Amino acid sequence: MSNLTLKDIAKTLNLSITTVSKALKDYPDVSAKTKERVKAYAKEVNFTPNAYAAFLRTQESKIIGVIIPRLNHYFFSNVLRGIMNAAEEHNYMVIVLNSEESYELEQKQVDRLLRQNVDGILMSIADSTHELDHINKIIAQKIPLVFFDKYSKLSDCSSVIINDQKAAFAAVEHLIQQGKKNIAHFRGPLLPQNSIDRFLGYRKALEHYGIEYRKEWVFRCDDISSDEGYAYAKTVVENHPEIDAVFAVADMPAIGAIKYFNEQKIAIPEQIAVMGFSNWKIANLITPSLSTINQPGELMGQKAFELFYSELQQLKKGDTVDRQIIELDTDLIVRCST
Amino acid sequence: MSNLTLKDIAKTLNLSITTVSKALKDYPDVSAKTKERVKAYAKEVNFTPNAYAAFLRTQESKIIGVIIPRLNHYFFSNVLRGIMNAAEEHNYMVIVLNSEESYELEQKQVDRLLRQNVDGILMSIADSTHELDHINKIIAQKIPLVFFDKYSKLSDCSSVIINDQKAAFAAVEHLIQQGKKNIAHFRGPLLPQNSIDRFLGYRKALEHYGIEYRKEWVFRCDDISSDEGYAYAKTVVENHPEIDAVFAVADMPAIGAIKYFNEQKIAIPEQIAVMGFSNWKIANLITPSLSTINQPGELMGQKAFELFYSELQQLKKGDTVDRQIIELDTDLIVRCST
DNA sequence: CTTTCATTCGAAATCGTTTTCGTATTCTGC
DNA sequence: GCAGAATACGAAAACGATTTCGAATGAAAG
Repeated sequence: MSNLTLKDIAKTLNLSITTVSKALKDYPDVSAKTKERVKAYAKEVNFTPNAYAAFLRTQESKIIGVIIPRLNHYFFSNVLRGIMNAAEEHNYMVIVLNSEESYELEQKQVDRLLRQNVDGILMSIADSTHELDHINKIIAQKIPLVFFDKYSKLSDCSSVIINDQKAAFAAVEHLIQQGKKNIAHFRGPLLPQNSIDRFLGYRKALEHYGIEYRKEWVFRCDDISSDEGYAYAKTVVENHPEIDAVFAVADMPAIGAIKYFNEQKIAIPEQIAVMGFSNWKIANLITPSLSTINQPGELMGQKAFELFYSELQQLKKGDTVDRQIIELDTDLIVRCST
Repeated sequence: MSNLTLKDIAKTLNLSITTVSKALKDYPDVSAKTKERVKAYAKEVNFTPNAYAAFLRTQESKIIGVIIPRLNHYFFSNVLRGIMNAAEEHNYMVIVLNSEESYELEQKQVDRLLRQNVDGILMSIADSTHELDHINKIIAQKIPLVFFDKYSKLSDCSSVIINDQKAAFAAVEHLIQQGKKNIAHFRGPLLPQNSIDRFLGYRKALEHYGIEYRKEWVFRCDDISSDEGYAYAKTVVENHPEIDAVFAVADMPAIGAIKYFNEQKIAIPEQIAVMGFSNWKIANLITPSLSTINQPGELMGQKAFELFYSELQQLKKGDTVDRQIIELDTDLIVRCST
């Protein structure tokens, strides 16, 4: 019934283990007749080779590891979905690990994956990651590594990213074109490149349209949470009434802000416009619906897997791997909040 | 540097492979001095035993499989988080697979996990699953199986669930206590037990409070999506103006309904109250915030892992496994939509 | 009828760990 | 000084698949 081995098959068919193994893998030195017989029987008893025994010889685990900073974020769970579907097509399993945006945990998870002998690692760097020893360990072991969304400028790995600066520029440009001039920015934490780039895109857009940058209108959301957005919206209303638009680093803070403005019966977008980033499902469900930048999560996951897979093929052939950076397109989604 | 083996350590320390292995696992027949020496060196060179070779002997993969119907749903990603954190504490890895609510895919994923020799399987049954051959295959192989959230009444496995009927009763009761008498139900698909139980809870509450059940006020959301909620809200307004409350099978349809009511400037909860189920993050972010039933996702995941783990220990001891059903408490969360 | 070569198969080593069962050494008590 | 028991270590056989290399058979060629 379950878990039978090459030996069992060999015995019932009066063949050697070797021949059975070769027949199943279409080696040329097995007669067509024998192959037929073996394959038919293997199918009948539903034989599946033991993955662990196979690994010991081939050193291929057919497993990849994925490290995600926040599992219950819509965007990342979409990326994961893309990865998993692509992996399935190539008969790969996916071990998922959580870094919770913590550098220490991220290091630990990398170690666990290396110990598990995964064939590759796909990851999005935690916000708090400030050193790259663990990354270099992966590279040193010659294991394909692909970043998605949050990458590191300091190590040249394959990555699937968006152009955060350009997207942020488009978002702020849109606000300006709506006639807004006093635009605040709810920025993200200091470290991750995305957060920096979105901030830079904000500044560039202001500069490009000759609007003065005022650093007291930039508020930092370290957790990228709705609570922070809510709190800063209050600050904006109470201390900076001249502000007529908010560009948030992500949808969550934007939604928190909208919640506060709604409560205060402040008209969106007439009195104050709100712009998010990421296009979570929720963005289209709140009232008013949130204008935002669409970030293609599933596609990002799929591309990330494909980059891994191509690196692996190159490694197997002994070629030098060429690391690619894929930049996916984003879209400006205009809804009712702007 | 990387991937060194017991043999390597044995050689440099002038010991046998056996002794090194035993020293690392604290066997009693190794002297304290030798243990010290081996452990110190192993630590120095950062030795980690090869998981695959170990499996071949012990038949323990230290991996569990998790099958989730919808990965990018807030509730399930929370469960997954709970599972992963618990797994980590026991040094287990988690392979995650997606059934996309499809019976066929679910069967396939079970096969893949069995082939991978996982030590256990945690799953939430897909909405469309109508037969249990694949479930029985798992049981036949004596692999611990734990259901969470969506389980099957037909096979007696360990499960972590909530009392959907009771929770739904409480939700509808709350609506009635708010003075609502004409309560519609946006129910879920026909098959999964949750959907049935929530519907039954709705009926029981009506009955208990002497309110007539009207089957034309029950609308079926097969995808449990906001779009369905939006569409049915329209139907309610246009064809059943007497309805003064909606109890939805989940937060998403409820939120879709709220979106429509907001657009039509229908006062919530005065004209029509809306009640969700699950307490997604988003429930507290929309305006008006959604009253709902809190479903403890992370705790559910944690408990599910613990059930698996205790089953495994029983199996290893050769005991007969006693399958438990853990029923977690839910809370009625009253917000502004009721 | 021998030689050569292609075809088909199997024995055995290997991957790295675990664990059983010995063996060699030291230590105890008499 | 010696039987008997601890104590400390190793040889070797697993686990199940892969793969190298060699052997056997039969067919083609001379």
